[in-house]
Amino acid sequence: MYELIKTEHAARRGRFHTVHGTIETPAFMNVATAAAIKGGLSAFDLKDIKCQVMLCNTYHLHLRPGDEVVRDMGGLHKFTRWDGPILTDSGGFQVFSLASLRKIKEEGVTFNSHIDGRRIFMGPEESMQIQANLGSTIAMAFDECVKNPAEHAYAQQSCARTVRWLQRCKTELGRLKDEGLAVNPDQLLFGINQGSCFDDLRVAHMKEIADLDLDGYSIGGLAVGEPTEEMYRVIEVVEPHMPQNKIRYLMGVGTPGNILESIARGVDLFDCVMPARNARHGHFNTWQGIINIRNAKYERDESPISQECDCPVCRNFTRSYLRHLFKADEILGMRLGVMHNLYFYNTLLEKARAALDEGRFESFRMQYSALLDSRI
RNA sequence: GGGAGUGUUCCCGAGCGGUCAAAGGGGGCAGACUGUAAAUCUGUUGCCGUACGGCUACGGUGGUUCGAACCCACCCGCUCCCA
Repeated sequence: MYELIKTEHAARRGRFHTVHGTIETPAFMNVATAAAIKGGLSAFDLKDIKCQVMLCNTYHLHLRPGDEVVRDMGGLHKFTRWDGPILTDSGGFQVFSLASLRKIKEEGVTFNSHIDGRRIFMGPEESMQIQANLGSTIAMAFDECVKNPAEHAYAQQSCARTVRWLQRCKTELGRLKDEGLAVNPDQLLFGINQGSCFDDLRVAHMKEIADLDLDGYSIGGLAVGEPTEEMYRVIEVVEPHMPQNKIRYLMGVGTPGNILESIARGVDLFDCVMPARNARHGHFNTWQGIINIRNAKYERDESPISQECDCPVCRNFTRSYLRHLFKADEILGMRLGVMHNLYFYNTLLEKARAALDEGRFESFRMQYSALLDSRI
């Protein structure tokens, strides 16, 4: 259940209550695609980096180890030892990103496994069955993330199908819960807005799915190559049609600046692979902008990654040491980098919440939006 | 003592008369990454100049040739084999 506490213009400060705990929003979800944060963080580490929600992926876990294995092991919470909220993505994005050899039909999508190449079929029912087996706190609807740029006619027909798929997701998850087949009997379902960059499709689609009275609503299909300004415009167009009393999730976004700008436009929830991936590649967030720890200038730098950061990494290690770990290909470098970047993101959202609480989010946004995305 | 090899740009290593500032790795330097097929991918790496180009380079010194990293002679250094 979403509780709206306070607003500042379009920006919202809220709480999302779930059986696995309350999420203070706006919030950032830490991506653990295959039930592990890449770079070597476990559920125990997540406590140290202020993580509120973990995100796992239906498609990946279906392939490996298999959702039935996870179910038999007691669900994702027991499996990973993370007891907080978990959101599972539906596999819709993989249909989009694993572009080769896919076939989209009314029933669902057939595509090839990226692991062994075998044909996989996934439709709304399959996605719900898998997510019910995983036992996540929140299941995402099975959608099609249309590639960018898209033809209006194609996006329109895709939207119509995504609505039908959403209805089927709702029906199927209801059935699974009613029949006691869901590991988490309180599993929630979020719908996903699509419509590419076409305002009319975005609005019409949002209105249609809002009627289904789901537990939350996402904006999908953004940050897939369109200009950032275009992304912001689409959010502004859709936002007025999103239910006020439901949580809003912008899927796959983004940079610190993207997040602050999207909060200002009414978004509550985010997830992105960037902080972890950038960290694995030696790009670290600081309160002055982004640094590439591999750069020669850090060879003898005694300062922490970010001066104002109090994460376990910044409290203990120098840039010089981190640079060495990266140059020497020590996995510790990645682990520490990922810890820092995720702590940074979780702290960024924490600061944003504090700013909202105190009615100074606008100045907070102005101070950091461009700065944090800049490169040093 | 006799014989057979070998010496290339930061390193390893290709090259066997012109199209060679020299393949390919590694290393170095820098860049990309937005619901993760991603510990991945890209660029660059003799000096000077924006560029045309110029200069210095393939152990050393001479030589053959219009032209040499490549051919010849000697010298130096390594490696291996036989005594």
